[in-house]
Amino acid sequence: MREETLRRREEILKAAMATFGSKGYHNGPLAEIAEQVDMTHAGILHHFGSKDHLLLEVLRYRDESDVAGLDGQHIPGGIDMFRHLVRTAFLNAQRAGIVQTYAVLSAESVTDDHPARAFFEGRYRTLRSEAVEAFEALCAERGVAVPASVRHASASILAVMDGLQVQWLLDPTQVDLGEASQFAIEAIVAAVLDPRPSPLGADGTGSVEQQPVAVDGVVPAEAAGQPVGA
Amino acid sequence: MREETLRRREEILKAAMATFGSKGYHNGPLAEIAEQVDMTHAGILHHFGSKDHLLLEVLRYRDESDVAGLDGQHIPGGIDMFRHLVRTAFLNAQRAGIVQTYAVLSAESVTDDHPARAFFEGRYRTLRSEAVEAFEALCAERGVAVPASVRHASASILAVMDGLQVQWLLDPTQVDLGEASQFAIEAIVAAVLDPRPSPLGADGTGSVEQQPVAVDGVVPAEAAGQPVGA
DNA sequence: GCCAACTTACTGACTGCACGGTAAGTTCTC
DNA sequence: GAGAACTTACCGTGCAGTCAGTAAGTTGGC
Repeated sequence: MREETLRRREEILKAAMATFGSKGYHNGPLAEIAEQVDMTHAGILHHFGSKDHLLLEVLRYRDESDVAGLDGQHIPGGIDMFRHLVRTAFLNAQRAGIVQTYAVLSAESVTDDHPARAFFEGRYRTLRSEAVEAFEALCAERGVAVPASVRHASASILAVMDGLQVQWLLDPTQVDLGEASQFAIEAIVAAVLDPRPSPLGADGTGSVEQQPVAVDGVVPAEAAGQPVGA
Repeated sequence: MREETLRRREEILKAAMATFGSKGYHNGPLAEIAEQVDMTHAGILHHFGSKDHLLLEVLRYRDESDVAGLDGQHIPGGIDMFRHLVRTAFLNAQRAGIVQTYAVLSAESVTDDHPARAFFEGRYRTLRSEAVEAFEALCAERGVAVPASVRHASASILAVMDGLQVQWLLDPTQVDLGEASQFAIEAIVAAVLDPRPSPLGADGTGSVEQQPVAVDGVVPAEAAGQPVGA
């Protein structure tokens, strides 16, 4: 019955994804996961030992099936990586469940002692460095020097994809996940390959601006707030 | 004692921000908030009625103090809005607590029946339309037609700020919140004001590409996974 | 200026429930 | 018959919300 067991665990992992996605990890009870696979919550603990461990297996499972989905076993490099990301964004627009799971868990993971924290830390680190490599390959191919901006660009591309997902999940009628992701990724890639002067003028830090608009005028440190976009 | 009461409630709101930020809403107990202001959790319920209500007051409070921090009472328009956003990003790099509160709560809010869902939905809607207006003003000023991309660009700018915050919270040594935000915002604004051909070639949707790299080859619908960046 | 009537700001004790984990027993499979 | 795959029953805890009581104001009448 080993084959059957594996299948059963996979069912549990999928059910867990659904529950963690719709309720978050801390607020997603084992009993709800169990119910989906016609089991008691004790049955799930029999398979996975603890809820924390189940979460980690869920994340590992996702990564595994992602890799299995790739022709080879790795994300394409160079310009194809960015094409791949755009394609993924369009694909994600039809998989709200999975997108929500990742969006919820990745943000939840920044809280104190979250069991998935190390996972997401590592995940972003890996993805960023893969993006950096893709940029480097791309620059080499075009015979241009690798600009310092590639690190910012790499983080930004992942960031914009994640951020758009949150807005899209909140209100799919107002955000086109695929198109917006494509636009932003193209804008960022273009800015790396062929930099132009800043459209904002100066350096934008405001350190020498004469008329600070907000924030700078706020005195009580903690009362400042984050005016926008945070 | 009315004055004193107001002060007390403000203390509670700040304590709640700290707790919700470090533990999330569902996982952040009233007792911990109460402790910070030397009170029992029942005392907090006396002031705010319920935990849900406290959360909404926290969010309202933040927005209020943000507006109070602005010289006038509104976010600047036109190009100044984008300068303002960049400045905010640099400022946020020194306010991890507040950043975390918003990052955690905004993502948590996409879960089922979350009490802050309507708040964030409205918040993003407002911010996006302010960004759209800023772009329109900017285009008018420069005498160029308003491109269709402004909606995508507006969502993307907010998205990249939020997404970078998550990565930065997970590992501040690897991401420079201010610089990366500035780079991405400039790239996106530039792409709106002065569009260039896509560096990715074609339309990027992959619909006509002959060699799909990943995803497309995955058969079991739910097993597909989100290859990257989700 | 004082006292009674009332309100506000709590505390402490309790209720009830949700939930993760454990232990012991049962059934099914190899 | 051994072990895997469970179930049932139970424990302990964490936590939001209720409620009665108390102490410190606040207000109004005289």
